[in-house]
Amino acid sequence: MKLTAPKGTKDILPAVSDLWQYMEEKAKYIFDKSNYQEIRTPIFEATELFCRGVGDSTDIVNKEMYTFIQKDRSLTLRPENTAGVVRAFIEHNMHKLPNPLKLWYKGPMFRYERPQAGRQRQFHQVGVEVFGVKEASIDAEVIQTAIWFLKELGIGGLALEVNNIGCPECRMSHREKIKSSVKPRLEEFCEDCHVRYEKNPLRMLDCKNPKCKELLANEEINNVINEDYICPACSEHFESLKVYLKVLNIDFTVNKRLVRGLDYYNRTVFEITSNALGSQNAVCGGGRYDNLVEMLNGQPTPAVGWAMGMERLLALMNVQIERGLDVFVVSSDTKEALKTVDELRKAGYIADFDPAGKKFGKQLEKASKSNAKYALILGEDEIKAGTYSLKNLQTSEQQTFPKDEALKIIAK
RNA sequence: GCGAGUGUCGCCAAGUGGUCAAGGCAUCGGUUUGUGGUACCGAUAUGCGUGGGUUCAACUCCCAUCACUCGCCCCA
Repeated sequence: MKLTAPKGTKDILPAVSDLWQYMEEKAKYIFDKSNYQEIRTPIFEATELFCRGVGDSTDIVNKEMYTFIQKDRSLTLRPENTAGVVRAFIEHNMHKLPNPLKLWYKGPMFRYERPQAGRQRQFHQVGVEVFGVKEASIDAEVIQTAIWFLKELGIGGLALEVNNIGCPECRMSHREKIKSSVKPRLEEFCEDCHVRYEKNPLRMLDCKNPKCKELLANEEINNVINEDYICPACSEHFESLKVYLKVLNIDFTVNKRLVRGLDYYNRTVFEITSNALGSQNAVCGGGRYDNLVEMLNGQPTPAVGWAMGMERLLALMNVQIERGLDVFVVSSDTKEALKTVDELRKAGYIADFDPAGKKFGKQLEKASKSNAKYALILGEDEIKAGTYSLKNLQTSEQQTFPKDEALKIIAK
């Protein structure tokens, strides 16, 4: 039987690993400059964390988790990382650390779904979580960090949508209003919407079913949706976010139907989409989750964050990475070659040689194909004289130098 | 969970019932045993995802199965 990687997983092969590293280096650069610290949490957690953290009514918890029982404990491969970071925040009393606490992470996530373009069962996310600030200025900063990162990767054609879904209190009354406005024609909505009606009526607003869309376009229902239902405090928060975004010159549109599929969000939610991705067009999603820490039995702490799908970022990046050696050692004497390569590497050069000890011509061919700047020729003559001959593989010029002088030339 | 499409060498592929399964890239060897990248010559699929069936004959037709891809739902 042929062994293959499980459905929805992918090997990251050498052909793309340079790109991954490039992306990760950019992320680290930006997070360092923005005073974020990295956190690494386990790849699996107690199942209960996700049920309580992500939410019982979400698709993620209901049908997408990789859950297994080990010695009577139910464990789950993390489908997202906010719940895990919050768990660590609480467990390690991080509310006592200097405020605000700005964290970033990257790593694999797991969701049991049918794979398609821009969606895998094991995929990677990079994200941030900021704890301890309730002001909208941090929402804006967090969004700005996301946009900076995307720009730094050379990704264009993106659109930012923001919304404020209110706090638990004002959302409750909005829920009821939506339910009552939808109720007369509830029978006509799709099956999923019937479930949403009971569990999370806000989710009905972004149903993709054409019939449901049509029903929602109904004037009366539409009025309820567009009505400014959020309370004065939430409204003020939203207004100041908009001001901060304008100060930062960030373009955005307000989308009142943006609700997002994770239960923990409140107030600010946002999404960055690309028109170049196919149907899974979200590159970045995030928002505020002021109640999650408390819900998981921590000290009440406001928080905001986002996550990006790294595979999707990679699909949008248009970066060529040149890889080449500084020097390739060509020698008829494998012992000398081995020793010389070791010295060159420790002196800071990217160096290699032909371990198979092929014929001179073949070694030079290897040097050329390895995209090396120089071939360092170390034949009998050079060994005797204690010199290196350097051949510039672009210009074909070749000259013999004392060893230390040769090193200086390579460095140029 | 539902719907559609595709599976021929490491990669890209032609062949669509009848000699040896084109070609290109890559790889390896040689021309050239101390001078490469170009050029030329040569090598590389007892097999066309897998298992059945139809036929004198199957990569080509039929059935099943598996894998992958795309879409729905949902998300990053």
